[in-house]
Amino acid sequence: MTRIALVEDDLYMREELWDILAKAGYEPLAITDFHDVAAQLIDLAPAATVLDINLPEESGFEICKKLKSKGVGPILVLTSRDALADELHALNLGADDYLCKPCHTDRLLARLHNLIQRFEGQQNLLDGDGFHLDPNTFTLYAQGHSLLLTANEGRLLLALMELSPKVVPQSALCEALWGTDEFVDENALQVNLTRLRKALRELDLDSRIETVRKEGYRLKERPVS
Amino acid sequence: MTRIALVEDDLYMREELWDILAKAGYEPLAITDFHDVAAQLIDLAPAATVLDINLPEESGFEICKKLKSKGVGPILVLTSRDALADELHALNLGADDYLCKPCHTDRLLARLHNLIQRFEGQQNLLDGDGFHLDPNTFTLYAQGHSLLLTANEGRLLLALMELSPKVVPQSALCEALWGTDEFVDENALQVNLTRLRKALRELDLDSRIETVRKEGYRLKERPVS
DNA sequence: GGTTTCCTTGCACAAGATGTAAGTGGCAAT
DNA sequence: ATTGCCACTTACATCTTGTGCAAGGAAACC
Repeated sequence: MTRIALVEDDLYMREELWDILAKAGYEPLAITDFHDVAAQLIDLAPAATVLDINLPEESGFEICKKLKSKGVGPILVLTSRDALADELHALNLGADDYLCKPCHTDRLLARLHNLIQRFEGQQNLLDGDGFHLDPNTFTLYAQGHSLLLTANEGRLLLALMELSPKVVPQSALCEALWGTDEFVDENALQVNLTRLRKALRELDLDSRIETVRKEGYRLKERPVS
Repeated sequence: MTRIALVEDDLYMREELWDILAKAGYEPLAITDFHDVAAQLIDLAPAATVLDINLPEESGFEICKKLKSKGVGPILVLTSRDALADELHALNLGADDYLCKPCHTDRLLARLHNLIQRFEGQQNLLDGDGFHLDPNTFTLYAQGHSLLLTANEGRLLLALMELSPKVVPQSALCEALWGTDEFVDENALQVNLTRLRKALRELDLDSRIETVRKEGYRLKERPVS
């Protein structure tokens, strides 16, 4: 059965949504603890998530952004405010669709169904803000092209993406490559970084990796261009 | 420059949209001949299509459906009627998003941008009825998993997909593998087929390849389950 | 059962990925 | 400017993986 995660703090609204989804043949999974929602959703791995913006602990925007870099399924953002600004903000953060509540049941279901359909086949791609990476095969997608990374290149990029846009220390990268930060060969890491950069250059993405002297490397956010 | 196709018969509206897109840095491509719009769009291969529903020759719904079976990029449906029925209909036909005009410029642009973003990672995936194949890197997606095929495995599967569900003769497969059907080594082909089947088995897809004795091989359609 | 056609397995060779080592370039503090 | 440190690049040896070949086994058709 297709599982849909429900992130909504208002009890009444949540139960109504739950009913709607259940009647439509889905398996609704309601979040009730609004601490670290992102981690819970990653665990649940739902086919789609219905996400409210007004939440007690953390803004839905924050959650949305976190999820998108973790490769958790499509997100439908729900809000009571009919504000264009909210909609734009949500879409910019990678939300896949946006609806204002109260909304028509059929519309919600149609949008959800559509989202899930579209997401099949792209299921495990991580969003890297301007490119996508399959964390399993290390296939890289950008600008309509695709390209295979080697295992080392992929592991490096993955480690950078996980903390992006923060600086990732060499030790963490070594761990990503060889599973340990002991006996690290500084040079071997640099060689692998050079190779990753060369690969990224083919898709004009190499400028996204920045060296922070004495500290590590970081994957910058996409320039606003 | 990112090209956006524009399918809108009202001259005034069309020019306004054209301006909006151009100012936003896109390259708008306006359709002016509403005969066989689908074929024109396939030729243009835009990054996205803005499609009006009310068209002189053919309903936008029809066009939408045609396009979706050809794998042409994301479609944003535009209509002047604020009818829920239209929206549901469009989404069911595979439209990727829906807006009512007149709509706010920023909203249109945000939705478009979002669509294109999302489609980037999925752009060159071929639909194999139950799985997806990246014809460039030979990454195979099915059931939420992904898997790398080797060059030979990929070329074979691609050749099978192109003619599916018809039988593909050995000579055609040899050509796909080695660029010529002369000097074919029957056995080498069989070895490669064995290897492809073994790879497909990991995703429960191996039963889709059928041997047709004395004729060739064929990729069957997905069983109705 | 015999024959044909297709499938599988092991092996050798070639191509690609990875670590090592040596040499180059650039930044910063004095 | 000079010096020293840190980061980058390149070439090469080693190892892993993909590929074709050959031989033997299994299945279909008569």
